[in-house]
Amino acid sequence: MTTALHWFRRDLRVADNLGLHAAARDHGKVYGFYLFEDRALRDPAMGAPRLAFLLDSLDALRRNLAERGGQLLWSRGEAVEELLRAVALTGARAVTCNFDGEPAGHARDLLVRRALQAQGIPLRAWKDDVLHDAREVLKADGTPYVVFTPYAKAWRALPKPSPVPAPRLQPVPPLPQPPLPTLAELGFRLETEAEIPRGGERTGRDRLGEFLSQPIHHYKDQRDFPALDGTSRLSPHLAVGTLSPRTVYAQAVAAIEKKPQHRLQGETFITELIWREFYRQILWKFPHVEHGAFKPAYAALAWENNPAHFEAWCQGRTGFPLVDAAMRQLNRTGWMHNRLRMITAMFLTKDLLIDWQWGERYFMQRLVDADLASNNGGWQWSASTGTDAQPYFRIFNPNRQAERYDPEGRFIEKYVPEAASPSYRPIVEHDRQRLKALALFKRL
DNA sequence: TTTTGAGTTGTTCGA
DNA sequence: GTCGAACAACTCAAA
Repeated sequence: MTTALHWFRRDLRVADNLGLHAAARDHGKVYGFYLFEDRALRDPAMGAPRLAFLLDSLDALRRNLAERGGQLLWSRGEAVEELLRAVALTGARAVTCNFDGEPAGHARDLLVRRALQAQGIPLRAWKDDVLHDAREVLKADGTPYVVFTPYAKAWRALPKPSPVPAPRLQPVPPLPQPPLPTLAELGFRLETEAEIPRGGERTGRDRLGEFLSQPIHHYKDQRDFPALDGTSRLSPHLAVGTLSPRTVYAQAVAAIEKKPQHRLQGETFITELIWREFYRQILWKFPHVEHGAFKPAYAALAWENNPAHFEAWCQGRTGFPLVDAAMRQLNRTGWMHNRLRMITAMFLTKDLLIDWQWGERYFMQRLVDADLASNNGGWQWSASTGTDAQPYFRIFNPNRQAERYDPEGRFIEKYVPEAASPSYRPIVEHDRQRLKALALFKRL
């Protein structure tokens, strides 16, 4: 029996964790390790809400590992240095992790792998955060899909990996370890009125059970109404890995099988899981999307970028009730309903004529479920800047969207009680802005 | 190589 | 009030 170090990144769970499972199987004794990377903490897109959710989830992981005889170690710094230190400290013979397909994460892993190898320590990575990665879902000519529907068809046709159980760990000698850092120690602070959801593997599993017990069977019909609890709300858990996509998929399929008369409702939820993997493979194969339009020609769009308008959008003071309600939901809870993400993104780009990347960064700073690939994909879709994007002339009318998806104004009332007062006025005129946006795109 | 069908989530206009 | 067409071509995927 030997000792391994499992490097947790965005897989903060014990159950159905392929890298951790393999570490326990091949080595027996496993220390967990989490690194607060200086690079990530300095990133202007980093935000307090997601860090708060992460810290809560890490603490749950720490307790979970301790109960099983393992231990979670942590440090802060730069990856190569800290991994070498952790390996020396624990006497680990191997480091395991789960594959990270974000450009910065991948570059970091290459450096760490090389440094560890020089010490004779292998870094082994598993495909864990998707059911199918970019190597598996390819067109007949071997190139990746850039259109969703055929991608989804190919994805569905593949045999699915099954969840693995939580591993049995051999006890490890405990090492001295300070308590996890607080948000303030990491240099972040939540707004006073913030209501951040609880993290942790258990919370994720409970929410999954709740969603699959009923809402999934009405998903297609109810998911577009922000006043209802019609969406899964699993995104924060999938983002930090307190839930595994294999587990979510397997249990969702089981729930659908139990009520075949509602199959279409549940399949619509599966489609959302496929979107998540679609955008991951887009980011992996086309990493330039992180810093600009999928199609380079769209970089030339002449956005107005009015800072006062951007500020009004951020604060939920545009005078468009559903847009403002949505932004206030984001600011207060760290989460925004899916349809509202489209509406607010479309409004920023097509009504305020502000660069989608401004909005993308704001969402990253504010969302508990902040995820580079999904957020970037969603924004490019709304801004019509890439393949498979929304056609540019298909512009949401925020008030028509409100009539349709918040017909009784219940959601608006919750966040924008002043919407009925005479002083509440739109900062722009939708019809006019719409024509300007059309002209902007037509000029390309 | 060529051809054909299709592409998450809408809105507006005019009959 | 309802309904179909226009919005604008373009590129992707697959046969």
